[in-house]
Amino acid sequence: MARPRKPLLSRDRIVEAASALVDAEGLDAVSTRRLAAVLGVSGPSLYNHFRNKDEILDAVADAVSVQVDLSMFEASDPRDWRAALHDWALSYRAALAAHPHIVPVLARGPGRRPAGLRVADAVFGAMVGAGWPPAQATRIGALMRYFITGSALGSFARGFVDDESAYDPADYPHLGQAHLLAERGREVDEGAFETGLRALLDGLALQYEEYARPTETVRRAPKRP
Amino acid sequence: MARPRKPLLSRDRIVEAASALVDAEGLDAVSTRRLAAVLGVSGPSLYNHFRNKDEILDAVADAVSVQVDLSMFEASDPRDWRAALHDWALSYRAALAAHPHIVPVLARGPGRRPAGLRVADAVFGAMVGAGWPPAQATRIGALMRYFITGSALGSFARGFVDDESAYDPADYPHLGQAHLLAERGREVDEGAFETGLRALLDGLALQYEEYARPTETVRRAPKRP
DNA sequence: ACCTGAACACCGTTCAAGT
DNA sequence: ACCTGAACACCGTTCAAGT
Repeated sequence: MARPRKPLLSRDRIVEAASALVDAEGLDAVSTRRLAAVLGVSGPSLYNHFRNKDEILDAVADAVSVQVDLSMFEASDPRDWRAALHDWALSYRAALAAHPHIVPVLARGPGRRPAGLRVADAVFGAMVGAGWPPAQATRIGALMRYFITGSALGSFARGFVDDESAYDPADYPHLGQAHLLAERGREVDEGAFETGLRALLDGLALQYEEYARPTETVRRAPKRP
Repeated sequence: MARPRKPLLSRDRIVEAASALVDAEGLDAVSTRRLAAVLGVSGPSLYNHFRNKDEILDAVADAVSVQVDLSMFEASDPRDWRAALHDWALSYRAALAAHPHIVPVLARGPGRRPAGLRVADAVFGAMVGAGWPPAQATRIGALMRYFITGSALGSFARGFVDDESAYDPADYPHLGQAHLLAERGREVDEGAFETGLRALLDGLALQYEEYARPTETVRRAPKRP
């Protein structure tokens, strides 16, 4: 065939097909040859549009970051950083849950992925706008990402196996029902995420008061709304 | 050569060599052929000791979990769950930091890895012993792992690139100094981890009080977003 | 039981050749 | 510019054959 008058491929078409393949069969199922076959071309054709396979997977990951809602950070009241962080965390988690197989790529950090950077930028900007010192704002963006991607990657339940024989009670006296965890999978995951997110936000709120009232001698109890 | 009178290989020797290879050159550097070459045997020999490559990497990951200190959970005072959790988190992080390339395997959860399960068991048992309801103890084990492995995997700083051109200020108004982050890598990582760990423990302490005083009149802690 | 070489069905990537 | 087939240097894993 050689060169067609209208390109058969585009970055978008490649990313779309790769995303579908990742979602359907996982990261390992994506080889340049298989991906090319799905697109009706030969393997090397992909290299006209991406430098290598990693760049394709980065683009797939970034397409997920695009789905993360950031509108809460443009809220009128910058004081409401807690609510914004909370809503953003849920949106982030939902985006990852919809494409669990690409999470390992996302969990490594934004790298040069534009949408990933946009997310980091929005969080940092909103926290600074809310009165957090820049150094703390950086940390908050990082630690929230740690928690959210960590939870998406290694959900506690999927981490156990649905097979009682794997857990000899003599070895693990407290894990008697561990094999049941696989069953209660989603339940445990969501519970752990909720509990962790609340703890994180509660804890940050305590720290915020230290920064918001740095001159005060004695720390007051938080005021009740 | 065929079968030697004394085995050339053992699971331990294989794991040791694989660990060294992972540490020195990363996960991708480990192929069955290369690993076998390091050990002075041919590739297929490994299959006499492990069912497949994944099992080898699981064993490498488990060797890291063995390094995690759990002695703090045997402390005399079970009330001191907070201090124990804190010290354990530091020990866990240190173990991961010493072998960063294997973290992606560890972050997926304990699976059937004995040492990984021992860790989960110790945390769960200690939290129940400290008075947490079992359901909450499960969640705490999970969420702590989310945070710790998430932080080890996707350290904020390594996630950025040391190249100013990657961050056009028009696109990311708040990330003007993002390229400096790579430089300040360890600093940011450790700060984010510290801040996050403190927030997590502070937040859990608040929740603990809810459970420790369950008979208190109907007034529950205000549910926040 | 434990190692070997040969073999199978794959990989990611490069490159000259075609239009 | 964009696709092709051929080629290179690899993979993980199976298996019959050797001792």
